[in-house]
Amino acid sequence: MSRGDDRREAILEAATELFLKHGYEGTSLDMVIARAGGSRRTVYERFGNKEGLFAAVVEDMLDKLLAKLSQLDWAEGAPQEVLTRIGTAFIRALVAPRAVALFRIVIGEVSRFPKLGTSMFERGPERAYAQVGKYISAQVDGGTFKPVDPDLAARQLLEMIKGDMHLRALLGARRAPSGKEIERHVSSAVATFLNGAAV
Amino acid sequence: MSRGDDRREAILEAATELFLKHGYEGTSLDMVIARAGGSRRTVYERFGNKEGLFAAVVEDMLDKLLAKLSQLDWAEGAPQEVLTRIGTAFIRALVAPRAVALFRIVIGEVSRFPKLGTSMFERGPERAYAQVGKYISAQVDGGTFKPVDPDLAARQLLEMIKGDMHLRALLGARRAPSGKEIERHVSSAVATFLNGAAV
DNA sequence: ATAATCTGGTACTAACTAGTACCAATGTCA
DNA sequence: TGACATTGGTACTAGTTAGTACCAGATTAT
Repeated sequence: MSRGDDRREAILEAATELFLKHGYEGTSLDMVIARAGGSRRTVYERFGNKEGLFAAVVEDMLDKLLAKLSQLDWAEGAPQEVLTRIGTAFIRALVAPRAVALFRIVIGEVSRFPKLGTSMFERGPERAYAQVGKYISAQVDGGTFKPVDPDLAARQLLEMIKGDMHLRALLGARRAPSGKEIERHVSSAVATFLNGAAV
Repeated sequence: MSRGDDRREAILEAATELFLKHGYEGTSLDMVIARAGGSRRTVYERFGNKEGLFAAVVEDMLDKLLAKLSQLDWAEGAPQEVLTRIGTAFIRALVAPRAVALFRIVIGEVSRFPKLGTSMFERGPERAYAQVGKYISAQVDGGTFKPVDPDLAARQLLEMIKGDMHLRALLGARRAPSGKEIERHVSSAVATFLNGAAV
């Protein structure tokens, strides 16, 4: 039970780094094997073929990237604080170098792997929308916010927070933003939002 | 002067369709030649090599996509009307199938062609931000808007308008939105924005 | 220790690729 | 019409790729 899992893990890790760096077509199984050690046979036994290996890599990375987002504190502080905290984590997760690299590859390979694209959206941004929507809904019920459409409001807020940072990062049109830049940016978006939504 | 240009045009058109459909690596010069007619020699004489052909295709598509955006009416109507009109054109241009396909390829090939990514951002979204910023700045000067930071406000507005539609489209996580959906979406974003920015 | 299973390494197949070379045919221009 | 440049088609080179086959050696369990 240990030998196989070790090999699987090593292959997955090597493939992850290589796919992130060179893309799907740019990564050959020879490269994966050279990095992970082992032989072609093991790869094909564990993952079926190259597509299977790629799908496994994406799934694995998604899990790891999203793990951080699921343990956020939604209770502590006023809405302004909570939304800033959540928003900061959201944008940080989106522009993290590994996340950007993953987005690039998945977007570039959407026509070959349509499911990976929808899966990525639903497990990432879509979930964030839903959670923020729930929070806003509670604020509306509690009378802290005007009676806005929670889902729409959540999307508008998060998109303002995301700003052009994500697209910029995807297109490589900028160096990674600093922590302070992110903070200022998020605060400003939350302020604009609360200006319209808070009672 | 005519024979050569004809061949160039035919090759460019064939290459455009094929790159959009199969991506950079997925398109071979044999496919381009089979579609355009002619011979390898002509391709190499006109475009140097495969990279040159790809760069030419992207430049050409960018020009054509952006041509529509540059002829908008910024004078007619109240801010609410103007911003809705501009915003609608903006989002329509972003989610148009050919634009989405182009974004996908460029994003997927950013590491191979870094310049194409930045060029795409600067000639597309960045220009829209600047133009809307100028408009907002004029409104601030005229007293129609509160004294907001025009550039920041423009970005927030356009990002709200863009919403999740672009990322969704890039990830193939949705069918193309209908005209009415877009209209409703843009109006709502403009309303939220004016709620915070208008005097 | 011995039998059964799994793995590493390598060799191989069949197919595809970008780019070069070359000649006959076609079109252009004087 | 005749000189000249351009183009089509094809063949070729050198390299790469995913996937298969196979055997000796390592690992595990009995």
